[in-house]
Amino acid sequence: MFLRIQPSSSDPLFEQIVFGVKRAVASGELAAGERLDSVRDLAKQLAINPNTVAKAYAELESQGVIVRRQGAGCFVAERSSPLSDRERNKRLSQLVERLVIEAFHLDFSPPEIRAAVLARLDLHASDQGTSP
Amino acid sequence: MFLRIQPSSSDPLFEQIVFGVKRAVASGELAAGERLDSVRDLAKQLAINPNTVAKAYAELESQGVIVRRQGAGCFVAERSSPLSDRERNKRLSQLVERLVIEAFHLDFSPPEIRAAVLARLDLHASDQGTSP
Amino acid sequence: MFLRIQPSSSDPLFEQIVFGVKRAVASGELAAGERLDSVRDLAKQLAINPNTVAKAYAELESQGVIVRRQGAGCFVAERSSPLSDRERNKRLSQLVERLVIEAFHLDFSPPEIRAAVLARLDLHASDQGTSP
Amino acid sequence: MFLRIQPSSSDPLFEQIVFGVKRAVASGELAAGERLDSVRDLAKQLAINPNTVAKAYAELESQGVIVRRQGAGCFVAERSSPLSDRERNKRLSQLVERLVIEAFHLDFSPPEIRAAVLARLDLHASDQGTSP
DNA sequence: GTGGTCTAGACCACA
DNA sequence: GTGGTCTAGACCACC
Repeated sequence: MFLRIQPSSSDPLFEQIVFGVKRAVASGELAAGERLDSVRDLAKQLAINPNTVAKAYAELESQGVIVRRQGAGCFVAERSSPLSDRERNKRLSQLVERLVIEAFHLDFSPPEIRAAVLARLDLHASDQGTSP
Repeated sequence: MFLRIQPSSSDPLFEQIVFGVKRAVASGELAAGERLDSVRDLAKQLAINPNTVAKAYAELESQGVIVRRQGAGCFVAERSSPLSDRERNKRLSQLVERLVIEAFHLDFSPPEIRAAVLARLDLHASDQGTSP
Repeated sequence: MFLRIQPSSSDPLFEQIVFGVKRAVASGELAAGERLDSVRDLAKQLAINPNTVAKAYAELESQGVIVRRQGAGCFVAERSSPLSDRERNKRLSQLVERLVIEAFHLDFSPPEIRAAVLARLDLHASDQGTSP
Repeated sequence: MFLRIQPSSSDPLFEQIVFGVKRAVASGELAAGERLDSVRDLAKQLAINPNTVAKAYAELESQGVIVRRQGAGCFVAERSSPLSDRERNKRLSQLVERLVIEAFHLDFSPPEIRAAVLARLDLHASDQGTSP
């Protein structure tokens, strides 16, 4: 399992693990049903405390990203979001809001923000509607 | 100055203030040069400790969003990020990456994500996806 | 970690700590990746309130000098200013301007100022002035 | 008297005035014996409180930059530093130390720092001794 | 153990 | 009046 932890980051270790796994799942690197490294193994690989890995896995389970099967280990869940559409849309709005506002304060224009998102999504920006 | 704080949120109070001010500045609700509520006033309005507001304002100043002047008050700064283009692009990428991955785990498809972003930016998608 | 604080100085305690750490890093006394004294330890050593040390460390992190990691401690960051060249040059100019003007009012001549700077940088002036 | 005050700066107004006058004196714009604008006039020009200008002038007088003559106004002093050589050298060292350390954290190399100082002093850098 | 947040209250400096 | 510093002490989150 490919997970890079940056000790130079001030993000908590367990959050880096959570996000790393979510990224791997989103990119297809980890497929649904696939088994994750055991808590013990991953802790050894990353040279960190097993409790930290366990906390990350617990968080991933509570988010519906992985499922734990007693004695068998942790597996990537089939579908992740157990939330209502209302809650999902609310969270998406918050994520977008956060992106837009922080990008504004980095002096990026709306078209630049749009371009960055489309590039990441492997879609193509049309130049129409580039008003602001 | 309109700011709503949720004491129940897991987000620290001072971060809620920081983000609230950044949102107000990004939306134009607070214009460059405009004066913010004083530390004491805002603390009174929100029914929290003045030190917490002061911490939020200090953070906003270190991010270049406002300037604080002893005896005068706090004012919205003129916009212009002091960061290098390399750093700005790096941070934008991280923001986009975060959005895309979290949205994926909320079971949103790339077109849905794109639509949500474009809607927030008041731009129009050439190939309209499901709107949030 | 060697840090001397002058409670009698008009400089705030937390700024003295900030500058002391920056000096230690610049001199190589503290190497990149090295761990700083904990907030509580340093506060005990200096006989000041832990909050004051915490404030200094927060300032150092916002300046990119150190990183703070919950539960782990504070570490000297890898060097690399995130600022644009324009901003870096602007700040350098201001620092030099300040030096030159203050030194002038201390009745030092330009050659004397030059000599003092070169001596500090361990370089040698081609046309040696009066050394400080 | 040419003094530009930046309300966008977080430096106290009175310090901006102090530094502005010292800069004007250092550059020769204000010659020794020359009369400064009255407290009242300068306050009107800058559209600030006379108390603030008075505080700046008091600071300049205590530093030996200007002298007040009762009823006649304030004049640029003949020579500024009433300090002992020991104190003068100590202060110069501190100024240089500050420059070098802050410049280091802006990722400037010693030769770059030297070049910036020499350029400001209208001296010429020889390329010998450019080791670090 | 580490750092992080928040409160409460005193006192100082600037305009 | 404004913001800035410092103290004291409680409680939480991370490792």
